[in-house]
Amino acid sequence: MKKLLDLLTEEMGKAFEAAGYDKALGKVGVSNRPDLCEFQCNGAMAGAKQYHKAPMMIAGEVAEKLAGSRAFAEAAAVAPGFLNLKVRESFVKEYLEGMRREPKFGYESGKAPKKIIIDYGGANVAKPLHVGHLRSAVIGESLKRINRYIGNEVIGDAHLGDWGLQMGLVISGVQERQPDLVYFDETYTGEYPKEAPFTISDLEEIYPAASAKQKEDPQFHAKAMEATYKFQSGVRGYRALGEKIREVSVEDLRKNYQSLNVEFDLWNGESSVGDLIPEMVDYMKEKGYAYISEGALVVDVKEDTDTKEVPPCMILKSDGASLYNTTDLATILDRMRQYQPDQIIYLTDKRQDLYFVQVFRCARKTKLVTPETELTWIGFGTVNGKDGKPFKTRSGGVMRLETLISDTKAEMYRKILEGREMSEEEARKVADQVAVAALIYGDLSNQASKDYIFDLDRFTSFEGDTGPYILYTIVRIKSILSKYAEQGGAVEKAALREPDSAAEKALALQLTAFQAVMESAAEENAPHKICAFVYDLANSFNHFYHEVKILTEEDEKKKAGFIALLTLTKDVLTDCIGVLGFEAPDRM
RNA sequence: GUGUCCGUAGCUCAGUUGGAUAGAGCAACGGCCUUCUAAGCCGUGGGUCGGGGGUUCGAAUCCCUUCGGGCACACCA
Repeated sequence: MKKLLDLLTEEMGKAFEAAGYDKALGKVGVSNRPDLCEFQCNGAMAGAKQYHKAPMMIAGEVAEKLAGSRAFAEAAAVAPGFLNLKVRESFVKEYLEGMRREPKFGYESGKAPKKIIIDYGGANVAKPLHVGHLRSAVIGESLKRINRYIGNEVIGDAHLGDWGLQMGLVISGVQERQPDLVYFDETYTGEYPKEAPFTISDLEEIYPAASAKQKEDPQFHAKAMEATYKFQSGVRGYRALGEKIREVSVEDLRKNYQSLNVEFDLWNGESSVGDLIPEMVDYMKEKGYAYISEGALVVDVKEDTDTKEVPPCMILKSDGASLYNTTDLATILDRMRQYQPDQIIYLTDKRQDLYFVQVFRCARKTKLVTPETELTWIGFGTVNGKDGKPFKTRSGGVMRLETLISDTKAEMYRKILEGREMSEEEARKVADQVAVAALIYGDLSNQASKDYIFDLDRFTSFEGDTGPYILYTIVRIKSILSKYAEQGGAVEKAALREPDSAAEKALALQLTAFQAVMESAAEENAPHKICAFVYDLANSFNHFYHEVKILTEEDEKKKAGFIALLTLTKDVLTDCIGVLGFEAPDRM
């Protein structure tokens, strides 16, 4: 189904043509003066120069041609040359009927489906998730869902940090506590035990302790470096222990991500491509891409058009060890071999800008990807506290994601018990659901690339542009629909009608923007556009709700028309919050 | 220093890729519940779009310049 704006633009283009002008001038947009009109076209002003004619004249001539149009009820030429437009109610009704009939409300991409890998975890093994991980998880999950919604094939990869020094640190930490473990006996050739010799809470103690110790104790640091090296180079016991660290961590991470409705298809990590590194390095050397500079193996990635110095991309450190770049490049190689994606999207902190320029250039130069493969990096801003500085706990430590989530749930639970009659059990369940919506919406309603201020009170508020407000609106609609059904009405059979009040038409017109919003959100990787749309739609509905009494309407046909409009509104809202990554309860 | 992103109401943020009188929310103030969830709705006040210059019919948006801030700049990730 075509977008409403495209249909209107077509119609307008014909009018321009009929009046003797270029039809490309007939671009119709949503009005920025809703007090004057619903849509507008500024083509007459753009065409004034081309035709050496006053814009008002052109606009006037075009407006005449629109008399009796199927789409436009009104087309007024207004100084200095605007065309102010109103659409016919019948046209709106017809369009909404199409939306109701078609899957995905008639969304059409018009493009061949792509295969996309989204790399959006970035969690480190043996380290708890912190606030920073909220953004990549939530934005990445939404981009995954948006792309799936519009018909792309998407693979989400957690891409764990499980290859670097932290592995050596944890292994050494474990060895200090339990030196006699079979993993450290390098003469051992048998099977390793199934059970991990530690729990997640052990790991959460071991890592910070080891990390602190290496800073003070050079001997321990050396030991950790050696353990890292042994692990990376494939010493059996170290690898097996590394695998246990990974297993225990993944189980815990999965639980945490799940509480935010985030699900990965792949739990690969840096270590997944560890064995690919030697092959890739040899290839880069053989082909002459990589050379030794200051002891390290690097690939030049400078380009003539650079406005600044772009340092070479480092493949191996001067001690021969691999680093972040190495595993990322090997991961690209691995992904191309296994999945042949059309696009790989990375979500990281925006500080990694330059780094990804280097890696992408290196991947292209060394032909790890085909020239057509899109490599997209999305850098997101920091989560700050009310003071504008990176969000910390009260004592100044790193805020754990788990804490953040449970605090939000607790706050929501308190508010629900305060405002509603509800059993404790139901309140708990609803609170969890609303809290997650509050967090996700609070994050996604900001542009991804900007920093934002985390304000628990604001996010969990039921007023204003918040997740809870959106859910409340959906719950309201659900409640009316179920009452209608209780009264014997057939929600499914209700037929749409031509809107006959301002509030009803405004709601209907708001709904017609769905396709365009979904498309631009997908093209620009911008979930915040969906948030803005959902908020506008919720506002339009709430306004309508107060203007029009729905269930007490005596004209059954009219009532059914309201019900049909409400159903469509609810369905569109539900799909929208679905791609944002949360759901609405039935009651709250 | 070089590069890069940002600067919009007291606060938090939008601004449809150059359009009309720059919009929301919060906070403040004032109204609206015997009827569908008032966790809602309606209204009032609040702005040199950091400053200056330019491009043109028209600029928060594009260009130059300046001030202020964040961030990055090869052996961390």
